[in-house]
Amino acid sequence: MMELDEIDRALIKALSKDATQSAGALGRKLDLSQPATWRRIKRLESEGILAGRTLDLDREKLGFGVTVFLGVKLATKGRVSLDDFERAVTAIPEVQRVEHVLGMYDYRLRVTARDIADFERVLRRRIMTLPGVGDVEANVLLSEERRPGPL
Amino acid sequence: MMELDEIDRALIKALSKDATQSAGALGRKLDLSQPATWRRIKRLESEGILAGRTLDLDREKLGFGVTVFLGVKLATKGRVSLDDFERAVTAIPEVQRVEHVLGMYDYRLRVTARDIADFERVLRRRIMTLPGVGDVEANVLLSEERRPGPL
DNA sequence: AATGAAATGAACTGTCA
DNA sequence: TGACAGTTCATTTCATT
Repeated sequence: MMELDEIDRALIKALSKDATQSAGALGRKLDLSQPATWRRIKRLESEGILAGRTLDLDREKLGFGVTVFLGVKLATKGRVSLDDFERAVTAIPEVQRVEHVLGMYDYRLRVTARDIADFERVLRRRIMTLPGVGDVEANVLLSEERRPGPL
Repeated sequence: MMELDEIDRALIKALSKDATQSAGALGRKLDLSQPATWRRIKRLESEGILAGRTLDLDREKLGFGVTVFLGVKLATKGRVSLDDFERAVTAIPEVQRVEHVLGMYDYRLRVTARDIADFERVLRRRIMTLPGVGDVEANVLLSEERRPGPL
């Protein structure tokens, strides 16, 4: 029901490089007709393997030049505490990503701000006032690279 | 030269929710003709604000159910050490993201593996043998949520 | 300078064999 | 799966504001 053949894998690999390619262009690379390629894409989407396409924004050009990763330790960790924290943190617009993790921290947040002064405002007024927050650790992003990942 | 008006912002916001929408569909939401919408998208792309579209893969359905974040401290931090480390780490297929950061760690890596046993193999054979690696700290991903971010 | 209308070509999407 | 056909979309041209 969810077995992938060689062609599916090549399709995903090609789409990972450029998600805007048409079914026809992909088909030419894979020696497949356009409808056949299109049907494979639709099948992978309906199976949930292809979960969609995300817009890549250059946040620096939009005036958000500072990205900071925050490791957050909660002071209290009951179920209610986790729910409360998650509900409050997802309401902060500057929080781009909320990762619930196991290890030295309970949550890892990706926060974007216009500059360091703006980040300090977010940290003091928004993050440190979240319910149940204990220790917070920060890492400022210098540069990042995305890789296609295994397959 | 790179000023955005209300319509541009609404366009980016709408595309952030679903990056697969056509220019016609977007135009109907924004009360704009299809060519006008299309031209705005192209302009935002040529200015680099819209940097592309990334495929969202359900890695769990692809058999990669384990995601771990690694904080890496380098033992030596000269320019050559950073270059060597980055070159070696980007060659590991299981490494999905390499973030160069300032703070408690020098690098943060997002690593994906089939299971915990597979992750241990990657950690021992690939990560711990990277040039210049000092301390390594791990956080296992339980769940994550992406947010559109400010604008 | 940016828009909308119209026109063209390419891509998508369903049907049939 | 491929071939076909109808529909929608992307892209250019042009006249208008």
